[in-house]
Amino acid sequence: MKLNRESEYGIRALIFLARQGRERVLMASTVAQEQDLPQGFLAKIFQKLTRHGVLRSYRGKQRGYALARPPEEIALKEVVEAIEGPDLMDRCIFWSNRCPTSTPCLLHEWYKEIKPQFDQMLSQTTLAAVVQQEASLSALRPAIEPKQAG
Amino acid sequence: MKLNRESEYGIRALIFLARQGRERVLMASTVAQEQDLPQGFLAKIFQKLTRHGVLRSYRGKQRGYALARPPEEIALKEVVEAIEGPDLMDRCIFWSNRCPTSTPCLLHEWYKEIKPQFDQMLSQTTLAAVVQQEASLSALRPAIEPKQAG
DNA sequence: TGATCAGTAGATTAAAAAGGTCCTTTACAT
DNA sequence: ATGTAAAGGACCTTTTTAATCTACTGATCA
Repeated sequence: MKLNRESEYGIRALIFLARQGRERVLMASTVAQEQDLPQGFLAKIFQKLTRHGVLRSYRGKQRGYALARPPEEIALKEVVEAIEGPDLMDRCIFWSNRCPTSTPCLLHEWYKEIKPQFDQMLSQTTLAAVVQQEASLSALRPAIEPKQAG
Repeated sequence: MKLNRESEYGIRALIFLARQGRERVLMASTVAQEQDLPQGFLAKIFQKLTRHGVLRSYRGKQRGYALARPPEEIALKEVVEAIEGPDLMDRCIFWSNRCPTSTPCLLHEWYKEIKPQFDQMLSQTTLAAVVQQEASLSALRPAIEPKQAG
């Protein structure tokens, strides 16, 4: 279940986009600059998100990306599955990708009990909720520390 | 929360030792051979487990390792914390080791809700339970496939 | 119509963890 | 004392993850 940095960057970028208002179209390079993310890398992430219908891309004059739907309708699960791959939930929490159902890992039986909790959390939490949570958090945090990694 | 291969090997080896009966003293190299694990690497793991009181080491003629206590009294949590470090439970499930409480990750708030489930599972599951589970599993599995990784 | 600029996509490289070995020292029963 | 494996640290190798590069596509506008 462990997520990689792409998911972190992706969520950060989506939060940023959500804050701009749903309609606002921004170039990947702009978001990268504002959020201090590697721009080529972010471009890749945006491509995945676009392919999976989380973002919408635009070409031509008013080019860039915008949220495909309002953040209240985008579940976190969608986002992370778009980035990490559709088999994310099949990965065991204990030994990420070495746990096929045919030859399950030693703790698979116990993972099965916890898994639904995860699924539910990721399905029910929307991007809007993360935005809100993030806002209340940065309100408390001292202003000295600049942009912070997860 | 993701565990590394040391934990896998460690648990496999402990299962093996538990099956031999609690008192039986076996050398690391023997266990490595029997369970098809890299022996130098396993030696390292055994050292950690010994330091944390899961195994007991013996020197002299009857040398090697044995379980320090009966498997019914060894919680999985003890084992994995011995191997992965005492901060295991502090690691976020989402972004393993980059989530200090001072600057929590974007999903930390949601992890906090799930965390107790984990703790409970690892605390309550004993080595004996894993042995039993593993036994019932291998009884079902076709005999063709030999020693299987997690 | 062709110059431009960012999105699309895959290949490639670089950096960082993880996995595993080796070698030297220590402890202990004989 | 001696021999043996445990103990522990330094080191090397492999794998995974992160990030860059290069070439291509499509929409605008001079």
